[in-house]
Amino acid sequence: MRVVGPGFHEKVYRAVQRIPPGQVSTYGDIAALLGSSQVARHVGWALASLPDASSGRPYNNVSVPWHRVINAKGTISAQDNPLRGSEQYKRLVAEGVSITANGKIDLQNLRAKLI
DNA sequence: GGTTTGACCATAA
DNA sequence: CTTATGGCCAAAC
Repeated sequence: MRVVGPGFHEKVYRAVQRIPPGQVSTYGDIAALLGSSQVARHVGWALASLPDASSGRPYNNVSVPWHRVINAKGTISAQDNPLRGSEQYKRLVAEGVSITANGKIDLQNLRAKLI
């Protein structure tokens, strides 16, 4: 059965909304929640196409904590959008997520378990 | 309808 | 370390 399909974005958003404040998750984890770890790309694309990730234009009138989603290495992605990267960094720090000088996040401790 | 655009992960060389 | 590749494309234009 296919995991990706119409409305895939909505599923991604709901999954992301399950991440508790002060914790983070990875694209791969979200993808696994949706059924397959190989749709990590789609997760990234879904978040990339959020109406307005850094301002006040959430999905379906509900804010999506996209900043709690990082890549598998524990670093902030948004390589093509440094502005979003800094925004993500600020938000994570504001939630109490510790980020090393390298810009790395301790996935061992902060990785949310969304099972 | 086709074309473009994307914030990934694991693996291999 | 870098780069290339494959993996379920879906949404927006």
